[in-house]
Amino acid sequence: MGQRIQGTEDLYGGYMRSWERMQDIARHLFGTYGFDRIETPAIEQVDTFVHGIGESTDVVRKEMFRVFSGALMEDLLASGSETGLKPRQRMAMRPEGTAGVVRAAVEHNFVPQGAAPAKMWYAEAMFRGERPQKGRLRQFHQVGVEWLGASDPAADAESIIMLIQFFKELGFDTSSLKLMINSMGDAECRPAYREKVKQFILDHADHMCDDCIERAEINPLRAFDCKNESCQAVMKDAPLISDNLCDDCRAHYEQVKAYLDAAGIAYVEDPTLVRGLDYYTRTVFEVEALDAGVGAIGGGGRYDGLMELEGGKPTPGVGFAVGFERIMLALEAQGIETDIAAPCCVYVATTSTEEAREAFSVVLALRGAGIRTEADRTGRSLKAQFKQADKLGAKLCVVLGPDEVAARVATLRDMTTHEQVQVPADQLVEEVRQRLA
RNA sequence: GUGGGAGUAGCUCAGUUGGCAGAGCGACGGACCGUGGCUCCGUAGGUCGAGGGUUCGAGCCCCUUUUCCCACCCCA
Repeated sequence: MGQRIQGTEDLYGGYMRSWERMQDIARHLFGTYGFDRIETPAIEQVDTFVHGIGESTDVVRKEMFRVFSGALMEDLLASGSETGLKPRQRMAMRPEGTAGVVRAAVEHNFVPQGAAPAKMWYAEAMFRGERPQKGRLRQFHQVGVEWLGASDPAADAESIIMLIQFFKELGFDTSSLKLMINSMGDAECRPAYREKVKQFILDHADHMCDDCIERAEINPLRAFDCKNESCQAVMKDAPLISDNLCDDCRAHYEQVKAYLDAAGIAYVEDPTLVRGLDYYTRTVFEVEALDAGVGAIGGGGRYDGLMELEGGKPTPGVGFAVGFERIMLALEAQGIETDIAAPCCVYVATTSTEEAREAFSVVLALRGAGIRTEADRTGRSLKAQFKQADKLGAKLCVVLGPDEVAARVATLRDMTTHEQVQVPADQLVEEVRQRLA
């Protein structure tokens, strides 16, 4: 028997309906904010991710699934090196959504000079080659938005407000969510700050763990996240980005906060909040579900340099992504049902095979009217059919027996009230429609 | 990639020192033969994750492998 790959999942039943529901909420909510859906390929050139996400990030260095055709793989194994490969032959499964959307925006020139911003959302599977864990899969699902061409701090604020509203509509009590924000600076001020932190770590190297000393070279800001107690103690006194922002970044950040205050959005400023992807500039934010134990359930920020990194014209951008599986875990931790039941249906029951043809056309007529209708196709007794109807959550049950067929009526039973009425056959569909409304 | 725990019926799990494969729930059927949920009774359902080894005999011991869970790393 074939086996599922570790860290992947089959989506079906109530869980699948949850994923569809999340997409429905996204489509409706993001739609009111002017976003349209986009779908980009699951595989892209490695360079698309390397340029955008950053060569030094773990996501690119260790977690990308590389893709090769069978023929190419044979060549690779024979030559033992991929140095001769053309860029188009170096492919990877997308580990996140932003790089691909921005690549598409460059390719199709979504934001021509002077044009209105491009606003897109997506709901797709992402792939990362890491060991599965709670709230962490190798193929997982994200809903995200990308807003390209808007530099105004209002865009940052609107994105955050939309994100919080999204969580509300999914069923979260907002008091159980923690929104953290920070500014990471830009090309103007971040390099100098980064250097400062690096120097700080090296100055205190004797009290820092090996990982952090390595981080100093690759991504010093990550040292703020280290769980080692000694490192945390040292990093408490490290220089903060909030004290090192250039004037423009500071002004931008202040305005974002002012907009959030005006909208009544509660947030916590965390000057050590650093996102793991290199493309972020200025505003970054993250949402955590308290007591869920799954880490961040959503996060994002501004990425004003990304379009250029992907080969486009300088174009500001802001966006976020949320993780479907983690959100489900967080909702469950709050006691919210994520196994969504199938919609109520009408069940058509018959007492004997004599009425089968009559019942068959009734079923088709109900479905023709757009009503979810079920009927027994396994030859069960009437009693068993009712049992089945009950289990399916049917609101109504149509009974067709010899009496009904002879009298050209149908018996209609309301499964909740037990009320039972006879309805003329030609009025059945209309009657059912009204009772379901 | 590193470390720990687990995998037995559809689900949750028992299974003694190595000696006939179990329970609860669920499913299905009946009591009520044209009416569901409650109750009672009954029936079916198993490559014991997979492969190999030790043994007269393995769910149990040994090896390999795979998946899941948890932690590290990192992140949604």
